[in-house]
This record gives sequence, structure tokens and C-alpha cells, in this order.
Amino acid sequence: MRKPCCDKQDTNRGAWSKQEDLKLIDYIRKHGEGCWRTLPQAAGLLRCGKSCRLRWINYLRPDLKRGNFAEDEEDLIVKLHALLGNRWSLIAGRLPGRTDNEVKNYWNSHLRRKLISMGIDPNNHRPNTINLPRPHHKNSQAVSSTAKLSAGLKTPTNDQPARSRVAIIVTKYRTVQVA
DNA sequence: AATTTAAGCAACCGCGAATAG
DNA sequence: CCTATTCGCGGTTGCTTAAAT
Repeated sequence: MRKPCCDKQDTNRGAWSKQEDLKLIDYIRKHGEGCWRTLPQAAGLLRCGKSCRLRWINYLRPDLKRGNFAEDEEDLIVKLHALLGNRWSLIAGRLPGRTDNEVKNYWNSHLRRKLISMGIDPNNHRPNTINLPRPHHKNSQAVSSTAKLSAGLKTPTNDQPARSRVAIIVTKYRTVQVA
């Protein structure tokens, strides 16, 4: 009863070849999205379903925009991130033609640094207070974000945006999605 | 010109959520 | 309901290319 979703034996991994892309595109054009588990076999691909899904969602889908982010897209991402935190799929849902992976990558490699250079803590979107000494403030939240940057450390939970507000938005979104 | 370091990005992994049976 | 299976998300890795030394 153990049927691993990606058993590693003779399935390809890593970068996709042109032929694999074509097979996947062709199959989905004919049969539509869905049932990623059985797709590889049906499409004649030596990949796990998960890998196929990722490739399609993030790269092959015809409605993808790609290319540089426009300024208004950047603004939107920053605003939505302030509201939602690292909920990339929700954020990407607001940016037509962009994927969560793309938005996430763009945030981590550009936007984050941009905010930091502007003296804004990308975790809470507030001016960085690192340089303002607060003698008797024990549970200081103004931890250097630059220090965490490369290490990729998780931020303490108290840096998160207001949960209640987020929950409402998420619920709303989900309702719309399901309907 | 050769080597090292950093940036950028596609793809992977683990886990929780959703769904099927 | 409960359990097993599949999906989707977010964090992370690792390869490729660009920049610095």
C-alpha cells in the first residue's frame, strides 16, 4: 500500500530537455491539466508527476508573462507582501502571468535587497530601527535583517503581519477559488 | 587570462491541506 | 467519520552565468 509519489528509480531529474517539454505541452494540450500522478506515464515522460506539474506551472503554461517586472508589479508585490507575508501563491494570484516561484525568486533576489537598501525591514515593512539604540528593550525585534539574509534563517513569529486580517483575506480568496 | 565569488533562477524536497475511497 | 493518496505551497538547493579580483 506504499505507493510513493516520486519513486526515484529511472525517472529523470534536473533540467528539462526540449523533447520533454514538447511531450508535456502536447499532452496537456490534448488532455488538459490534472491527475499529475498518472500524467508522466500517459505522456511518455520519465518524470514524476510532481516534476511535470512544476515544469508546466512555472515554465510551460502558455499564459505566462515572463521578462522583467514592471514598476507597478513591484509595488504590488511589496504591498501584498506587507499584507500577506510569504504567501507567494496568493500574491502571484494577483499578478496575471506570474508564478509564485517567479514572484518568490524576484522578492528574494531583488525586492528584499531593495527594501533593505532603503532602510526598510523586509520582514515587517517598517523602517529599520537597527541604528537607533534602545537601551532597555529586551525583546527587541529589530534584528539585523541583512545578517539573516544569506543564512536564510526563519524569522521569529512576532515579525509576522497581523494574522486575523490575513485570515479573512485568505478565506475570501479560497471561497472565490472554489466557486 | 585564470580563478574566485556572487546573483539569478529553475527545480527539488518536505509537509500540511485537500480529496478519494 | 477515518485512512490513504495526491496536490499545492513555501523553503531550499544547486546549476549557470555574470562580476569581481
